[in-house]
Amino acid sequence: MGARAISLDTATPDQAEETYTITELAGEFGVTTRAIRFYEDKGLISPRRNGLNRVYSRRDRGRLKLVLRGKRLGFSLADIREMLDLYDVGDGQREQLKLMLVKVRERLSVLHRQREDIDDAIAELEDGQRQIEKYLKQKR
Amino acid sequence: MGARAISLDTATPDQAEETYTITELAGEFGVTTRAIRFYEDKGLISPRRNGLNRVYSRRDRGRLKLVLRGKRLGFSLADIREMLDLYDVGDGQREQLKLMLVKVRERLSVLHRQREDIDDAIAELEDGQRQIEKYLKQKR
DNA sequence: TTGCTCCTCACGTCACGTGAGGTGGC
DNA sequence: TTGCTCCTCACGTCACGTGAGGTGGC
Repeated sequence: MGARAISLDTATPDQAEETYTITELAGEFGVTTRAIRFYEDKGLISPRRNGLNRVYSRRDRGRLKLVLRGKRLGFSLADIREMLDLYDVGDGQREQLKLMLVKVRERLSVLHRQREDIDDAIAELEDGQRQIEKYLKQKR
Repeated sequence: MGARAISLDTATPDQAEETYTITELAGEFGVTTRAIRFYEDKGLISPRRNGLNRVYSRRDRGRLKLVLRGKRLGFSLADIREMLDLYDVGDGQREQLKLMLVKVRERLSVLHRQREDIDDAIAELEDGQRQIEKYLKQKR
């Protein structure tokens, strides 16, 4: 459920912000806690601490979501970090968006190439499959 | 050109077998010598030695070719090693071929899945690309 | 005391890349 | 002596997996 904030370091008596534990996030997004800690190690997420324990805010959760989306699209964690950083600034954004456009296009060209390689591999493997089947049927 | 065989350890005075240096093979197949040594470390190729230097036979060259083909198809070096080993026996081949068929089918299903993932990623990235372009055009 | 959740090292995996430092034979 | 080819460690990379060993609070 809700985590308890240390009143000493939050001067504002606002509504308690919604927080998550590492296990909750791991469960929600289907990744291991080890992976989430690894992203932190790489500077992608920086949750607050309650003693040793990590406390994730909505913003941290959003960043994690973006990290996983970036990974699905095949970006390296270094790329993702760069893009998250420029996502944050919101200033001088035009240049940053142009850089992002470059990255997106690079990724697209890699993906198109990979698609061709996979199609070639599939064709070769299906051919091999047919040959093995034929050989197994014929022999003995 | 041709390497010199040590006459002491080849009892047969046959035609000198054709051999290759590691650099020749690396050049021919477009891989690094480090990679070829790595495959040896993993037990995929076992060239003879002339002192410290590696001497590759036609058979070694053939195995390297199969290794690289396996890699192109996306098999792990462990898989490739297994398949090379059964390629060698030639006996009890029927069962071995069945195992190979299983591996090929597994690989095919992985590849089909990867194809879908890549198609999804391409669609998502192209969409993102359009949005960034639109935003860049419109703003200022 | 037991059980659960969370933590910090730190080594292992996979397929090499990349020096560092050295040898043999033209 | 210089240059070239080949060699052996051995650490680095990338994205984590997998123990080992320990803590806090119900």
